[in-house]
Amino acid sequence: MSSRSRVPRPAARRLSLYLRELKLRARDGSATISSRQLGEALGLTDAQVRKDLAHFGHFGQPGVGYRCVDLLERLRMIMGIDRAWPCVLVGAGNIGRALLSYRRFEEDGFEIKAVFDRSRDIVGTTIAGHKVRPIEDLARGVASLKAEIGIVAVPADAAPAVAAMLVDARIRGILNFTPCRLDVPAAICVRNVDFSVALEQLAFDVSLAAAQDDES
Amino acid sequence: MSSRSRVPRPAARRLSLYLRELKLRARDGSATISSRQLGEALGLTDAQVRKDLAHFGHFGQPGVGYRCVDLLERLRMIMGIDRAWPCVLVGAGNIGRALLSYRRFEEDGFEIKAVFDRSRDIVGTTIAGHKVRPIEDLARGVASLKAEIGIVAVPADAAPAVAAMLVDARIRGILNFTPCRLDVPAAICVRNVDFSVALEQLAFDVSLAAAQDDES
DNA sequence: CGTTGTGAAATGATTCACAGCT
DNA sequence: AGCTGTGAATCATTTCACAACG
Repeated sequence: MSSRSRVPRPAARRLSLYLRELKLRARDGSATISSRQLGEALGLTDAQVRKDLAHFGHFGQPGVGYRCVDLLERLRMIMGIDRAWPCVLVGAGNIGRALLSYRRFEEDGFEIKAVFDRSRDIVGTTIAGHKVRPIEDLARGVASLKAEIGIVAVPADAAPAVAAMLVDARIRGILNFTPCRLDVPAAICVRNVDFSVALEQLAFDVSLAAAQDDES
Repeated sequence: MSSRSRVPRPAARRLSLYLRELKLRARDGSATISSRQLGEALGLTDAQVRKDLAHFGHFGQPGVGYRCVDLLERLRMIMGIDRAWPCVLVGAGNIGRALLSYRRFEEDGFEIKAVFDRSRDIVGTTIAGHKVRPIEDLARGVASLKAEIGIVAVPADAAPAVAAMLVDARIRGILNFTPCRLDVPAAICVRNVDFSVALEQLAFDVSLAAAQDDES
C-alpha cells in the first residue's frame, strides 16, 4: 500500500491503542464508534483520532462514525498483525516464565514457538507447556521455525551476546526486556521494555505533580 | 526549583536514558562525558543532549563536558529519585513474581514494601522474601507504609477495582501492567507497561521495514 | 442533524550554527 | 584545540475550523 513515509511516528504508535479499544467495543457489541468516543476512551481529541486514521485510508462514514469490526480488521492489516508472527524467547528466568504464561499474546497471532536458555539446570525442563532448549540451538531453531521476532529476557550481562546471536540467525525484530541498549544493524527493529525506566518516569511524574500542588 | 512547565515532555522522558548511561560510565570510572559521547550511546545528536540538559540547569563545563558523578546526582534530584520510593505490589501472579525477583528496582530506591493478592491460595505464602497479604489489607498497608507508588500486576478483569482501591488509599502513582486504561483522577499519575502493545508496535516496525526493503 | 476528512494555523520539538568559555 | 549553552531556523505534530457527506 501507499507510501507510509509521511505517516507521523506518534500516529503510527497510537494504532495499537485504537486497536485495543476497538477490540473492547467490538466485544461489547458496538456496531460503530465515533472519533470523539474513541478519543475520549484514550485521552485524545477527536481531531487527532480522525487525522491519525486518515493517514492510512478513508475508513469512516460521515454522520455515522467508524464501523468497529471493519476498522479493527483494517488496522490489523495495516499493522501487519493480520497473520501469525512466530517468536522465540531467550531466557527462561522470571520474566521469561511470566511471558510464557501470558496468554494474551496468542490472541494477537504472536506465538512463542521455542524457548532457549543457557542454564543447564533449566534446559530440558518444561514451562507452561514449552520445553526449554539449549541456547546453542538458537540459530537452528530460528531458521527451522521461521521465527521473525526474538524476545530477550536474559540477565543484562548476557544481552549483547544474545542479540548478536539473534542477528546472526536472521531475526527481523527484537523485543528487549533487558536494560541494555542493543547494538544491532539498522535493518533490525528493536523495542525496549525497561521496568526501571518506567518506574523512574513514573516517579518523575509524581514529583512534578507534587511540585505543582505546592505552587497552588 | 524553576518552572518546569516549559520542559518538553520528550526531553523529560529521555532523562531516564541519560541516567542509565551515566551509571554505566560512572561505574566504568569515566570522570567526564561529552554531549556527543552521551548522544552516540543513546542514538541522539549532541545538540539534543545539550538542549535537554540545559532545560534543567547548567551542568556542563565548556571544553570538558559533564562530570559523570555530578550529573548523575543532579539528574537523580531532578527526577525525584534521590530518595526512597516505597511501593506496593498488587497481584502475585507470574508478572508480580518476576517483579519481586527483579533486584534492579532496589538500586534506584524503589522498594516493594508489601504484596497483596486476592487468591486465598497465594495469600500467606512467601515469594522472594515477601509475605503475600490479602487484598483487603491494601488500604491499611498503603497508609502504614506510606507507599506512594502502586504496581498493578493483576488479571485485566480485576484492574479497575484495584485501581479504585489504590486511589482510595491515597496512592500518588500507578505502574500498570494490565492492558486496561485505568480511569483515575488527574492528580494521580499512571504509566502503562503493555507487553502486547510493545509486540504489536514491533511487528508494525518490522512490517514497515520489510515494505521498504521491497521498494528498493 | 452529527460526523468525517482536510487544508490552514498554531503549537511543539529538533537541528543548526556559533558566541563564549576552559 | 574542544566543548557547552542558546537563539534562530527548520522540521514535525497537533489543533482548529469548516466544507462535504450520509
